[in-house]
Amino acid sequence: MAASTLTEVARLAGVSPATASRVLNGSARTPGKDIAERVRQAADSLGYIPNAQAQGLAKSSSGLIGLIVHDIADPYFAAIARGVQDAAREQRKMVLLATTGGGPAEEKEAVAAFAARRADSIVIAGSRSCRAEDQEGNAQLAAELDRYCRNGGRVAVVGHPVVGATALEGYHVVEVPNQELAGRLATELAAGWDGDFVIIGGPDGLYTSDDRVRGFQEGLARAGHRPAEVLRSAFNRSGGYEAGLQLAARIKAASAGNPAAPKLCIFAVNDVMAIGAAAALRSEGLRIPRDASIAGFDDIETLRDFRPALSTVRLPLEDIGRLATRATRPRPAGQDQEAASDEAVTGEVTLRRSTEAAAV
Amino acid sequence: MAASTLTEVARLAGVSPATASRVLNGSARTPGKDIAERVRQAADSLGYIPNAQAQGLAKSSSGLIGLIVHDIADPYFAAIARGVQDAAREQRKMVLLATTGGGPAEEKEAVAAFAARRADSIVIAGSRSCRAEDQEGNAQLAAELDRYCRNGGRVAVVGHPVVGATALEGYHVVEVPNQELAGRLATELAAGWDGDFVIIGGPDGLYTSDDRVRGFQEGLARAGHRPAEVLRSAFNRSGGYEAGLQLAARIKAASAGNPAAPKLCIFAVNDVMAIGAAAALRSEGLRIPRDASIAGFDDIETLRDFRPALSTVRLPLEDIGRLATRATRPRPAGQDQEAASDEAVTGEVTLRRSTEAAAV
DNA sequence: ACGAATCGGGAAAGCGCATTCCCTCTGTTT
DNA sequence: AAACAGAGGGAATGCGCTTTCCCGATTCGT
Repeated sequence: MAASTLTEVARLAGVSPATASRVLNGSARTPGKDIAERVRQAADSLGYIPNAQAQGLAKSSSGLIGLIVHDIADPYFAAIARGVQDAAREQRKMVLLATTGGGPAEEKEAVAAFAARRADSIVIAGSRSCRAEDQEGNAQLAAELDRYCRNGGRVAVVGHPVVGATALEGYHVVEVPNQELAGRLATELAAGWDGDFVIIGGPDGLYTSDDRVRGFQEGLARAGHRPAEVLRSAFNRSGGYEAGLQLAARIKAASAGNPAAPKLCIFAVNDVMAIGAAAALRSEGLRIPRDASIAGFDDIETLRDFRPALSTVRLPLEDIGRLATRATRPRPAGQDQEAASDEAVTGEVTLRRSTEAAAV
Repeated sequence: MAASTLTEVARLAGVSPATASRVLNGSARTPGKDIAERVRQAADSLGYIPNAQAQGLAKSSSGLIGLIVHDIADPYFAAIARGVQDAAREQRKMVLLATTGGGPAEEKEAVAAFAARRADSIVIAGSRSCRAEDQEGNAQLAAELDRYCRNGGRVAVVGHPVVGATALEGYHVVEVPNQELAGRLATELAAGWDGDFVIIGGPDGLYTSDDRVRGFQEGLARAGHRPAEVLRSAFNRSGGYEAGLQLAARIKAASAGNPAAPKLCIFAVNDVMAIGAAAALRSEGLRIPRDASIAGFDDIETLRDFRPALSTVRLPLEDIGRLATRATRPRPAGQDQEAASDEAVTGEVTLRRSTEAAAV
């Protein structure tokens, strides 16, 4: 990658590199009209493009925002990514993408890579875990983030704080009220439901999943309902599918013994899992909501045309990405550090046909 | 973003920066064991992270791959992005993301930004257009790409070449056989179908859409079928929805006049549009495939659980992203330039329930 | 055993740009 | 009219790293 340099432009325009630099990037000092014009023309005719690496080196700031997701093809992350991208454009920055598959070790790698590139800020969208096997990885990730922040980097994490990260200057968390919303969902569902609830959760220790499970149970309790059984599975479509197969067998067994057996209401901790579970039930000849109700979480856009329409909790994913990105932007001096960073994320319980009790 | 520098590491280890550089990055010259160890320890204790910007400046190569998409939240692009990301990891590079909304002007901006960052290569996933209004933008984009390539950059574009781009060193196109596959789809659909076909296409001038429309018509012709009417609409879900509303009205009118009117088979040029159209039909009380057949294109993963299962053409999107990214990798010397770059992309017609003629 | 080839290390010159400092030239003040 | 600010331009330095180039110390060949 060679290209024409500022020096060449300056030479062509017959001025010093310093002057050329001043006219081509809004410096505090503004050269004279005629000279500016000459430089601009020279730059144009040479097709000059400033070398951002060199600029970054000189100014020690890269104009880069690092985004860490599990999997960019997952619509949940894709939606957040869109928000991040959008906010990045506002800040006239570019986004560097890292997909990690979910392990804290890879996330640590990604943070290090971003730090190496001197990214101005980092947004971590992947959900945190506190499984024993991730403990060491989490510690390393926390250490890496610590270092990054100490060096002036800013980071925002979506959902839960990174385990073990000490509250640092420049470390923000965009809280997502998973627990509360799951509780509300449970309450609303329990209102018109007598049968049992079953929760299809992600692996134990995944905060996002655990919060939603806990919240849902609390909601049930508030509604005077007995707690739901919890099935653990992978946090993706096939996890939902497998759990769905189990439940299908159970449902069929129950209705075989007693045709009037009370229906089951399934809560999958995210939409993608819910869809997987629904597919499993269907493949076993069961119908929703006739034979079982099902609800998800996230309200993934691509899934809204799914039938029966999925009851879920709408999360403003794009906004979440935007918020996280904005939180990393250095506050205008007078502003309180905390003030703007806590624009709360709110969700909305959205009941649709997949849990219509009327179909009982 | 300050951090410890190579010089500091060198000083701590009591060696010259040159030596430190040599041990910390695999150089051709390998310093002695003991010294290497000392340097490594020093680096470790200082938490040294090399400054990629400076490295890039010195080596004039950034380890960056630029990816241009219309919208990262669109599952089509998200799938390609996953492939790109994957291939980038293979090459130990990071991906810079730019979303443009589809206009060539913004794409040009993105290319310039990537060039400024000295990205080693650029993958353009957005589909090309030859609408009159885009003409100037296309020319500018082509010029920008030209310049980028002349400066040693490598670019791969998915689908169609950029209009007006002269075949340059380092310019690759990953051909997607849209036309042929659409033709095959048409042929297979026409085999069991007597009624009319209608195509829901994207805006006129969008190559991806036009190719699929043209191919489909050719396929119909080959099957001895009369050509399909073409409805133009936006290249997204709501475009499909709107066209779907029109068609719903038409279908209802036809069956009102003649209850035994032959069914319509709708081909939407991509899955997302097809889903939109299906939603529109459903909202008008029509059922698929009872009242109309519908087929899409792409076989978006997230949409596979949609019911009725959508007939479509499976495209290996992730592979396409991977292929495009690999195509930009400089060939090992002995290799023919063309040899590997033409690993053909193939798709597969996938008939599912949404076009089941048996339901007639 | 002596010059030649090599090995391991350091000094220094950039890579392309921003920026500080200095200088000259103008326009202004008393 | 002398002194002085200030504007506009250039020389030079440094950002952090890679990479020649150079040099003393080994090892090798015959």
